[in-house]
Amino acid sequence: MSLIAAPIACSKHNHTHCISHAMTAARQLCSDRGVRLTALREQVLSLIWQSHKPLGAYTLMEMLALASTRRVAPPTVYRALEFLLEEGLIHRINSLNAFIGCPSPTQKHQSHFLICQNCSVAVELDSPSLNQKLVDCATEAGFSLTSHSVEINGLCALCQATQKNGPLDDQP
Amino acid sequence: MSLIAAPIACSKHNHTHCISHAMTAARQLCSDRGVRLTALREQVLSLIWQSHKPLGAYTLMEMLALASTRRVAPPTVYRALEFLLEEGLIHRINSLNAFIGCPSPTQKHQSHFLICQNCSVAVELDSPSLNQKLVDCATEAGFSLTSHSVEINGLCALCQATQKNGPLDDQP
DNA sequence: TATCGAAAAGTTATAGTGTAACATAGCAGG
DNA sequence: CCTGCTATGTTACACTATAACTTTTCGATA
Repeated sequence: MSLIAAPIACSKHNHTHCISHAMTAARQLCSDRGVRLTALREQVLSLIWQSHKPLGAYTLMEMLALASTRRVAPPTVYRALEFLLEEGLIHRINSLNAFIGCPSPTQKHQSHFLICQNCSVAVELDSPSLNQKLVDCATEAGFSLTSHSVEINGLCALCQATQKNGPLDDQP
Repeated sequence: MSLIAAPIACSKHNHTHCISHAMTAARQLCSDRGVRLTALREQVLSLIWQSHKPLGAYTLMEMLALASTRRVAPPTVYRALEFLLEEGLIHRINSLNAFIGCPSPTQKHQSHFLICQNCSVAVELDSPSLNQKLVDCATEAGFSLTSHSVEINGLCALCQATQKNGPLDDQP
């Protein structure tokens, strides 16, 4: 058993709290900024927050279709995603073509993630020293920096503990 | 004018050297490993090395089609790319769905890039301290690490110097 | 409150990226 | 030369994303 404190996303936790916190924060943030968190956008955001696993646009589309009776076309979900991305409420995981909720949308930051290859959980990093390192690397090469993404693949603490055939779907 | 030494890729340079060096290294490496750098694979690699800008699979497909008379289907280029990726001769830039030659394929490493938003040049980073930082971040979160990618977007030194309407195609 | 304009969502079609599955060709070792 | 494996050709299709246009919704204002 590891003594390292695993991120919440990788632990058994009351995920209802994650969702409600995210939705409350989102409503507040949009209100403050004077942008509209419409029913659709809110629905997409809450669907993304159903787990700590990145979801693809087409998966979200299916979930939307199931929730409502009418069919849902790609632009519908992509526009909602575009809005949520712009407001920093979600991030895009490039290596997965997938989207995940941002736990701290009020502070502007880049997309830095740890991704578990077994259970798919993605944990957002918030490391000032990593950020600084990236800035330094850019500066050393004479680059001005506008954005960056870090995607680290591995096994989360839980999946390491249960090794091979671990809980692929046991955690949110 | 910047006093920082810009990477070769961002400077005027004799790109023939880059290509020949890369191709020689690739042949040597494949020979050493007992894997086959077939004509097609070599052609794809050399096409990728025509510039320091990442190329998409379909762009490569068109280039292949132009070079030979027969038509070229997606699996042809994707299989060559898969081989080159496995051997570490190229890297994939996830945020661009594109591929770029690796300047140091003999040493195993991850995909870390600076990407110029103006001229598209991608410069590979080789920073032990950045690597260490990423390992540390993973460890702190209880993750075991198997791979990682870093993609930094910004402006290369040359494009900063020439600002807005800089040389979009002036450099290899 | 009726209307009007802008923003959002619906709709249709299509572009761009990537892979599955099977057939053929080419090369290495017996 | 055969035989088996690796590589490539071929067809079809799955997945991801966007363009372009229409309709709806919402809120500000007359």
